[in-house]
Amino acid sequence: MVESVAQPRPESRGERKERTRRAILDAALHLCENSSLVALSLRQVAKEVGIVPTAFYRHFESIEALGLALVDESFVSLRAMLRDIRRGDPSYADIVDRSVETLVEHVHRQRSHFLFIARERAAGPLSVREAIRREIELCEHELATDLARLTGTGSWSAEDLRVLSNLIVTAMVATAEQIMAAPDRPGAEKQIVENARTQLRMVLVGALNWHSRT
Amino acid sequence: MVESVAQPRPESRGERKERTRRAILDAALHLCENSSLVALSLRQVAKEVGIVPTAFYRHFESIEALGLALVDESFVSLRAMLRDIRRGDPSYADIVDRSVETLVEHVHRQRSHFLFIARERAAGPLSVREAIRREIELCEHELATDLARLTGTGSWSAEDLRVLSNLIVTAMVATAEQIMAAPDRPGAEKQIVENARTQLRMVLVGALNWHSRT
DNA sequence: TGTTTGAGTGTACGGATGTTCACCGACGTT
DNA sequence: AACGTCGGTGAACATCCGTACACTCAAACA
Repeated sequence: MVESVAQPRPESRGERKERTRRAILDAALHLCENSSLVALSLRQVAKEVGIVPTAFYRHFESIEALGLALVDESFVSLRAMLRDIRRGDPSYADIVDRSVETLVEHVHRQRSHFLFIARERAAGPLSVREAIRREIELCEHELATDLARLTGTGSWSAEDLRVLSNLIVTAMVATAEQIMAAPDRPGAEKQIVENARTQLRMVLVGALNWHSRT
Repeated sequence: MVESVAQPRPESRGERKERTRRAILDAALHLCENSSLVALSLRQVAKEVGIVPTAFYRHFESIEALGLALVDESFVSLRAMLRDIRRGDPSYADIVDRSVETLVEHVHRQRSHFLFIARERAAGPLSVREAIRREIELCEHELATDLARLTGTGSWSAEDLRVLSNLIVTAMVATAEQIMAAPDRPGAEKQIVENARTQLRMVLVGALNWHSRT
């Protein structure tokens, strides 16, 4: 009967290491929520994880390197969101509603990641800020490509598409920030979401009546 | 002949205190530029100013209180900018160009203040973040009032005016952030400014073709 | 005139921080 | 069975941190 109990299969060396690494990432994400990477100490992270401070170096050479790893990880979440938004018929008129809805859902599901990006984008170490900016620019570029497909090869210059993408991404980032900062009062978020929809529609109305200067 | 030399009029007690206070604010602003309030120590500030750490308490009860003072001060700069933008005939067609131009000028002239707001807006202590958000909302409200005057009592609901203001302010904040993060390569800023103009025009085209749902 | 006030000083403390070093001991390999 | 690898340990360090306390001494005031 003894062998019928759940056998926790002894972890391999690599598995153990990966588990600790994850714990460090999670701890950092959690400890950052009310401050910033630049105010996060190696010892706090170690204590939260339950390891001795020096063990931290077995996984990252500095807090800044940890930050870069968190950027990579966070943008995996963000790209998953973009894939979700892109999925489905992109030419439908309810594209605005669906996009905003998807944004809200992902912000809630990956709150820590979005919080991290929103904070460190402005306040992180230089290398982290640069990494985030680069990733966001990538998102804008992808959005521009999508928009090009949507509008066909109409009266839009590539340049204007990029500018429009930048505007939309900026507005969506701001919406995400508002949602995360919103008090728990249920009405507040409803309002933010409704505003985001209206803004996207306004921008779309502008886009439809826009003519790029040739 | 002695009395002909510049007589530095012995500072009064209050003047001396104010001078030290200013020095503290400036030092904090300067030390924050590459990190954040939450990573700023009382001792760093004191050392930079040239006073002993405990003397700090004669002026502020904590770094957080210092931060709130900096928010007030920074928004004096920002409101000065808004006044500049509003000045002059508001109905002219070059309102976009003039607004962006004024923004750029003020961002350069009060770089530290704008940097401070952009950073602490996302990463500062809770009370600082709240103070900044409140001030920005005030700006949005003022803009909405201006827009109402511009459009007359046309097809715009008060609600939509607020949403439009929010979008415009968000885009301008993002532009300010881009300018401050821009490399010194001269072309980069030109590009950002041009993009900002285009975005404002796009939004305006959207606004002109917008009809609020009654 | 003498007295009070208050910005700035100097010392001292308990605790947190990053980093070093030598060490352990279980896993994986030979 | 013997050995090397490597994630984690524990003590030690120099330095920074916020804050308490007793102090000076010139301006402000009576």
